[in-house]
Amino acid sequence: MCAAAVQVLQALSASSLFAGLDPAALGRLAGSTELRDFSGGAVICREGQPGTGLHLVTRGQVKLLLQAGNGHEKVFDLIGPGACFGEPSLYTDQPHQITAAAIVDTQLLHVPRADLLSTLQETPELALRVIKGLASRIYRRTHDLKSYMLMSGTQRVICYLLYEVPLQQEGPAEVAVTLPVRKGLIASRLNLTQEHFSRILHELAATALIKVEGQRVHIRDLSRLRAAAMS
Amino acid sequence: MCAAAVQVLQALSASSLFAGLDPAALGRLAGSTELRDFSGGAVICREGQPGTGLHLVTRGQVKLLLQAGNGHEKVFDLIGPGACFGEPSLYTDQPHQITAAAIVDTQLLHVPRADLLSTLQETPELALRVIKGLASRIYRRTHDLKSYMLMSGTQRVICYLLYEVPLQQEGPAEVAVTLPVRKGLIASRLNLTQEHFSRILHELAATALIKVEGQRVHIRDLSRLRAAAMS
DNA sequence: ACGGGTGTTTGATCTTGGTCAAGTTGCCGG
DNA sequence: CCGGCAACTTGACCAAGATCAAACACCCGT
Repeated sequence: MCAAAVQVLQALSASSLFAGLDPAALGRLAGSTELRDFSGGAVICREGQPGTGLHLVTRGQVKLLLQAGNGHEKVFDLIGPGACFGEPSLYTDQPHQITAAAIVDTQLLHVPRADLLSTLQETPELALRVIKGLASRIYRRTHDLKSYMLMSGTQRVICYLLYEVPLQQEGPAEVAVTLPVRKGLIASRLNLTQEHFSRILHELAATALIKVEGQRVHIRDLSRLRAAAMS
Repeated sequence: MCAAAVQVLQALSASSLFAGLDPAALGRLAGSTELRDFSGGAVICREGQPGTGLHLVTRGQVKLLLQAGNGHEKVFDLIGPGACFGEPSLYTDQPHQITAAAIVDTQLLHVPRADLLSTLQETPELALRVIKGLASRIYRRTHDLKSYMLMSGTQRVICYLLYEVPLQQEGPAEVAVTLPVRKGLIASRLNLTQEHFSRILHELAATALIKVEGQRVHIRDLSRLRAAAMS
């Protein structure tokens, strides 16, 4: 229990949501937080269920899925270490809108809803962070909405690649990006079929904007790729 | 000034965000809040600008627009009395992602950012409401994302109509819905062209699910329409 | 090295919804 | 009552992207 408690506290402190928070509040939260492990493919929570708490990814990769009446499903977001998901259902009384599943073996923290909400009321600093976190989430969703509403498939792929580029890179430098998950999932995340995504990648390679080597994508000319996103 | 102050206080108290809040906090907010009037077509705020404060619609209709590089633009949301917009830019340091414009003559309240943020820190109750409000916003955006990612145009139109139906209605009753704005705007909101929207409406009328009379849409059979959304 | 499963690519074809252009309708001001 | 303009409808055509099917590549365990 001691080792686990230390691990939980460390993991919480490492997250942007809880880092540097009042130690007393953090300790209280850590007391009820538990580490959970999921093997690749395991479902973490399902659309329609009530939200039991905050999920924070510490290791692995999680996909959030939207499901249609007919078996179709789409990857709605991909979540890596440091990010959390499933909050909206904590703060409203509505059930989860999404299904979450581990893509690879994944470890996450589960902060129970009741403890989080009570800490929230006693810790204005935490409330502000939650607000900020939710606002950034809306930014992200709005950006996705924008790309589906008025960008072409090619533009979405370019934006995705540019987003994955380490930020500091500037100018016409040659950069390499490693796709975090298999291509089919990224395609779905971009609201494309795997086939179409593949074709777009090749079309970009044909104009010498990128070079694809398995999971690695080499960007030949960053500024020219940025320009291509505007077409 | 006195009449205006009373009006502001009343309007704030009528909104779900501020209703029933600690009178002292409410009074302080009301002191810096101002009423703003826009005539139809006027731009309220523009993409890329920093957020100056919270906008709460008290009268009229507002459209939120997303704009692409090439002049194209889409209606991202339609806002009526009682709802607010532009919060995300208040709680992060990022500029507005959207452009807001009045559709008809519109009145709104503007709560300056600094006052809102300071009141937020002193009033946990308000912080909780803001969190809840942002979480519902994410629900709404996620729903939109879902409809663009895995529903057909026809399904989106049906969902929209069902959403506009007064909630209490059940069973195979015949209901009438009045479209809040002109059809072109609704089409854009549903990520359809005006032409396609028109065709879908006629196709639904052809199967006797609805009847269209200008701005009024009569739903012939609610449960059958619900079933059609699943197709 | 071999076999099999998963992931990716390629090609042919089809569907949805967009575009362009030409009517209609309907409303409002004179 | 009559323009005139804006919203809406209708039709013919087009294009982006989906679907289906088949090959191909790459691991990984034996």
